Amino acid sequence: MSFKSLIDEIENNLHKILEDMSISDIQFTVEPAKPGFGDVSSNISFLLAKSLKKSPKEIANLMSEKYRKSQNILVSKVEPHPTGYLNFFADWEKLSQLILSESNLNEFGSIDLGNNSQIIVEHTSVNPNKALHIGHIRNIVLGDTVARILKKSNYKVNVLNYVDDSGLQVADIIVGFKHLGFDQQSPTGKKFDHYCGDDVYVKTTEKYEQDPTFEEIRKNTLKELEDGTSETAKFADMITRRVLENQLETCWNLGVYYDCLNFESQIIRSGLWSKIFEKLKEMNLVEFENDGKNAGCWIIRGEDNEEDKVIVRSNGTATYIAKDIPYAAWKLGLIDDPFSYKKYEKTQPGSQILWQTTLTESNEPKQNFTGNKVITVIDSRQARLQKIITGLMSKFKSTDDAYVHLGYESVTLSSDTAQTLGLDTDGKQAQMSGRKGLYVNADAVYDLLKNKTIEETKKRHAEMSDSEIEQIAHYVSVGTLRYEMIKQDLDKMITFDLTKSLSLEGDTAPYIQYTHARASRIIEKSARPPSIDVDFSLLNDPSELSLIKIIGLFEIYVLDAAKNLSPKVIARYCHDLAVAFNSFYEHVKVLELGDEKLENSRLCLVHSFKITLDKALKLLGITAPDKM
RNA sequence: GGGCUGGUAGCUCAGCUUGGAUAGAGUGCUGGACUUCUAAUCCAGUGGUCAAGGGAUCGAAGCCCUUCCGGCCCGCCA
Repeated sequence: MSFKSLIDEIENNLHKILEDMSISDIQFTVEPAKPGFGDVSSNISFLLAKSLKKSPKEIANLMSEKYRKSQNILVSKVEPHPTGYLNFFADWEKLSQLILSESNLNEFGSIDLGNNSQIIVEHTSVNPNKALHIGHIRNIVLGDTVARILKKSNYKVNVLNYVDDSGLQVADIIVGFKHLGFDQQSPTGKKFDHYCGDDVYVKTTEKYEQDPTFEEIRKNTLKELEDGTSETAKFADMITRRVLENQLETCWNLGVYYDCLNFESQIIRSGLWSKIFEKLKEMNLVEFENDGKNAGCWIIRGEDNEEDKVIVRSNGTATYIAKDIPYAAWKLGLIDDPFSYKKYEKTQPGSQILWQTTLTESNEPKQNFTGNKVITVIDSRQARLQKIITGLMSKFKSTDDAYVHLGYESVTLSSDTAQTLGLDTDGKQAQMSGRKGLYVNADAVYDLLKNKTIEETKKRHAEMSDSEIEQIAHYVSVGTLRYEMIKQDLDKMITFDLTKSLSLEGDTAPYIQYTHARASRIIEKSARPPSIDVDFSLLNDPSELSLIKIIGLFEIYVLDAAKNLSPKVIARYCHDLAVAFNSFYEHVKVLELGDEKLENSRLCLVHSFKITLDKALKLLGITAPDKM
């Protein structure tokens, strides 16, 4: 409970006071205070001003009088502020002991929001016809981070990756292989996914413009893909699985793991659509148009002045969105599961088993990858389609928030970066385009970052072995990439600039990781294990107290992040922790003080900081090295 | 035309859900701190009509309305 214990104590006491005054229904806040205003503040006086017909200042005086008679354990002082706020000061000796002891528990920062219920997080979901670019990374890191935060919040999380293996984009590279003579092996030194995206896909798309007869080939290829039994479909399956494997390598390298891979081709062949379509008709969620521009089609009525959406064409075939409806229903466990499950051919790093769906018999036991709640991470360009799905699911499930579209703005390229890729944008940022070859590959960014961090680490540690340096550089590069993708709010565009992305100073992962290395070094040098059995009253420097305070706020931020599906909250928390530690580091020494008691107390704090930062960074999928 | 979304310091962004105290970071620029537990650091200074206007409120960056400017989406494509 840590800092929350203090807040709870104050809240309870204030409620009792209101009860004695026969006042109810006041939704006052009790929050960590801004610096300079005590430790906790409440706005209660402002809210009482009207009903008591007194100024906030007078009420603050009154309330603090009453509060002083309450039973106080962690509060040492109450102070009415002339503005009307009620400011509380903690008994830091007690609170420090509470926070620092609790921070030693493995479950420190864990909260119970999910009540151990099953939840699905779907992310990544990229066409397996190209390598992952920096825009995909935002999706992947966002989804992975949300999954980690939800686990910490007592949800049973299953992470899905929907492999879009039967669309037009896949057809395009198949056309390249089958009709343009592209070799099935990538050139030496080039990953197969890069080859498919950079060469096969881009060149094939160019060909359509030069030679319109290829459009026909494209259409036929798409048709053959959806059939499933065709030679083309089998060939495509082989190719897309090779690409998928390469894409997964990129994800795994970033510390992103999954529970199950779902294949679009199998959803199509499973026949789930026709079942859902019947249900939609029964529930009157779709309508048949007899006339108008959509005559002969089944449509979903548009809301908010939006156009109706065709879901079954007049020729009887289903449109794109129709594939998403059964899949969404499947994720929510609303339809009988037609799939068997088998383990993915390659094992993920770590212990997590990776399953995949199959329509053929399997010796493996049936799995359950459904949830009462489903979070689908897709960029906000798909907001409209997702809104339709969300609407349908809320009717199926009769709850509003069972299906959540977690949208985010896309990643664009800075004009400088676009220029290095050969596009003059006249100083404006540019949307990435796989088709035009205008993108920055995720692997390439990682490599650049890694080379740079290897260089930086070598500068500082001439004595280190190559493998040790490589390990550190890996953690720092992954951390940097992940942090940049997560620190910004979801509704803000990220303009990616190749040069700026290599910055390792300021509000970046290395800044935060560096504080961890500093803390580790102190503990290592002290040559004795940190103990919790110390004199907490010795920790009274402002820099010590503010560090303890921030450590104690961990769970409050986890709750905020989980409730609002807002991973940047944790990124900011990590940054706050790091800032507080750096300030502590500059202000007070820990070692060789000639005062063993004080050293032990500070060592205890350093250790608490280190393990708390470690836990918080873990939620972001970032590892902090002991040296860097 | 309709829907969604953003506009806060030169630049990149927090704060807005739940109105209240001196609107915060990073970066940039200026100056300072390494014989010290790692300077990927710290300290100080600089920098703001919170897009504009109106409304409700004792009180608005925040809530409501209008306008302006940017981005995205709006196919019987996927």
